[in-house]
Amino acid sequence: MRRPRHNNVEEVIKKGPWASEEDEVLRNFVKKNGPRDWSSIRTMGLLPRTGKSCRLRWVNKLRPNLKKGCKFTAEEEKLVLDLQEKLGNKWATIATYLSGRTDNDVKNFWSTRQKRLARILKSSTHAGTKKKNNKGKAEVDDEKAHNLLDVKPGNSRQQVKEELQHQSLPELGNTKDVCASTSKETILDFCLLPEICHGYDQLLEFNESSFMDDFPSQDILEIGDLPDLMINSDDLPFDDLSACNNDLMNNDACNNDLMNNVEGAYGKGKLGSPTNFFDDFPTDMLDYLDGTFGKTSSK
DNA sequence: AACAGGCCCAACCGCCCCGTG
DNA sequence: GCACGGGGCGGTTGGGCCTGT
Repeated sequence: MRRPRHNNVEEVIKKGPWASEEDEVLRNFVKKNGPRDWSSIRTMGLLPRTGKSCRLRWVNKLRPNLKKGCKFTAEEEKLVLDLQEKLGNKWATIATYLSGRTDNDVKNFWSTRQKRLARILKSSTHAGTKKKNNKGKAEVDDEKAHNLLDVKPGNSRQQVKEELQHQSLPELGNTKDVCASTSKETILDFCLLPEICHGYDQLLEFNESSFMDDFPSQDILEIGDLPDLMINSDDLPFDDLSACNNDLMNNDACNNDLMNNVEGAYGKGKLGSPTNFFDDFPTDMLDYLDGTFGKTSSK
């Protein structure tokens, strides 16, 4: 707080929140001198603030044409994600592409998002375990559905497909909402992979507020989403992700559509990367995931 | 109503670069 | 060439607010 001046007279350097009077002084200084020579604000005795502090205040709060108090739009979010991928954490550079946003804004947006992603991934990892340890009535009632779809990795794809084709999906008790939120064709394709079959079996255990329940409509629940999520979920018993992914890659006869969707959504060769899966998620999608997995996490 | 946890954001810190004497 | 100070930038922190339990 205190720092000796050259003439041995101690000068108090103020820190912390800025008062409106200080803002006014800073505005007047910039009006007169331009946004430069920040340290002279202190040496001239105008404000007991460091040049750095003055500059930061001007750049982040007082500069004209700043967007204040409004969240990032979807377009801005996408731009930040794209630019971050290309440029890395060059927040100042990224901010130049967003009018009215500062590097601090971009940085805060990004770090909040990263924290949120980390929390969602952590929650989703433990969601299944917590559910299992906490079986409620609805889950017990869903026993029939479990039996019907108790497809284990050992089952052949054809067996699975035939089994499912003979089932009336709306009969699946509490899971009918889950099934209704996507098409039967999607589920059939989705179940072509034994690993995913097992994943779906586990997915059904989220029968109250499952991942799938909270998707608002089928058009959001693209076929590519589920396999990718399943394959990448630590919650699921996949011993060998690469084998699983190779399996997906090689099953061209059955999975052309699936692959097209997956690659269309996430790019070729991006399977098996949990971060890739979430990288392009807009905030509203994170809200859905957060609302779903977040519910299962302890608070 | 009280509390806990998360979000948002302003501000500081530390490092680096660059200009200047 | 070197030291020093200012400015720029990314990382981090802390506090207020909001929301869910």
